[in-house]
Amino acid sequence: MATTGQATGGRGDARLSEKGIYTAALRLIDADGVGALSMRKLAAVLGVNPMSLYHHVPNKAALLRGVKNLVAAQFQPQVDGGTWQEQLYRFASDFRALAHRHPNLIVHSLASPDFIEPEDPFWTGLTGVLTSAGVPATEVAPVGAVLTSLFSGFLLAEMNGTLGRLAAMQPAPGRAGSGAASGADADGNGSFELAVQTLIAGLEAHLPPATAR
Amino acid sequence: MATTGQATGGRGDARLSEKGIYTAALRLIDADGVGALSMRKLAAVLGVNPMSLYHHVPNKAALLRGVKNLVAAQFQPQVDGGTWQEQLYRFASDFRALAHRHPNLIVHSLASPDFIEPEDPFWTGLTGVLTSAGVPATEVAPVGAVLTSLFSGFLLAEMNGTLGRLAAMQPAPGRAGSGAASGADADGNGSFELAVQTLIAGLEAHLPPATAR
DNA sequence: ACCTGAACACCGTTCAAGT
DNA sequence: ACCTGAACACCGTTCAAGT
Repeated sequence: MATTGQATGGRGDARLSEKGIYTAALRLIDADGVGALSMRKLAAVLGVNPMSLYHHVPNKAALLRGVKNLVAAQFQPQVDGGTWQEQLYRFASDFRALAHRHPNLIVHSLASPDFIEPEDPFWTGLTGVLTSAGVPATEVAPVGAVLTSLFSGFLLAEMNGTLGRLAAMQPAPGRAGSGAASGADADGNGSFELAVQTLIAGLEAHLPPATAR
Repeated sequence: MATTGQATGGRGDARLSEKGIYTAALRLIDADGVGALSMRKLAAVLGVNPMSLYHHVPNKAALLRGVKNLVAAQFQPQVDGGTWQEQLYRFASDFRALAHRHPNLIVHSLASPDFIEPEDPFWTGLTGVLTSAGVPATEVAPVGAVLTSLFSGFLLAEMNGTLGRLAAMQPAPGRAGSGAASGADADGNGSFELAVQTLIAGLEAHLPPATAR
């Protein structure tokens, strides 16, 4: 017991692999946030000299990108049956479930410029839904970009606590924040419903009138 | 010429004030981003020993909060005439204009948990618009929270370049990204319109049917 | 009261040396 | 090929000392 992190055997035998580094880093991020991840701490957890990491990962930015890709690969959205509205709802639900699994990583990734890449199942899935909704081919990317940015903001605010804090604010300066009064939206599910219904309503309004199907 | 930053006189005479520190920090952030701001660099720009800053600001987190409040105070939304839809549109436009003035700071602030505070003109302005739209008093805060999170995501993605990058993606893997093809939305104004219309449509759908006025 | 130098406990990363 | 120790150029922050 009290082993040096995930080291399979003793200490000093360094079995370093790119994927092993990423998963160890992800565990640190899940536990303490991206801010608490350092090359030196990661090396300590792996029972290895800090410099050894640089033989498998060029630098810290690449490390974070690798971790991000590790969890991005887990995202396999199920968008099949139903109307495009139902598909979009399921798509958003799946993404939100992934975010809840690794909130610290998601908070960091959503705020950084290169979170979504063209090959990500996220982007291919979303463009598929938009196409089936009747969005013209030339508009799929710009419309998808706007919907992505809006929904990312929702997830970011939910993960870092901003959403809950704002939702609990009292409009009048009368009695100061008494917390969750009227059986409010403690788990954020109501906020999620409203956010997704907003995106759907916006897309419906943007589509040519006859395409409701 | 070639003075030590903004030092009014020579060097060594340290005229430090809380506001002077914040404005100097804001200039550094505007120039190089929050990541490039350090207590030591800030002190160098002010022509002062790094430790002197700690007599006016408790730590770096408080420094960033002070800078944020400095620009948050600049936000004076003009929400008067017109329908609530027009008010919401103007409100979003004003906020976006502020974000364009200090993109580096906004990117950092939108991603951090304590950007918006109850007394901020941002929150009071938004809740005012929602009330005039007919949102019941108990729903103003939760609805405002969702709209804020969605719109923050749009601004964040616009500021850090994600929006433009996604919008330029080609849906089919045919010919790789040829850049702005069909006179696209280079300045993001079209994306902004779509984002705000989406928020308005979502709010309209959420309101009780007769409240369109 | 305010400023400062030295110091502590960290960072990411390079490089020459080991095996 | 992979690992390592020493070193460089940074951080934020504490503390005792100066004026």
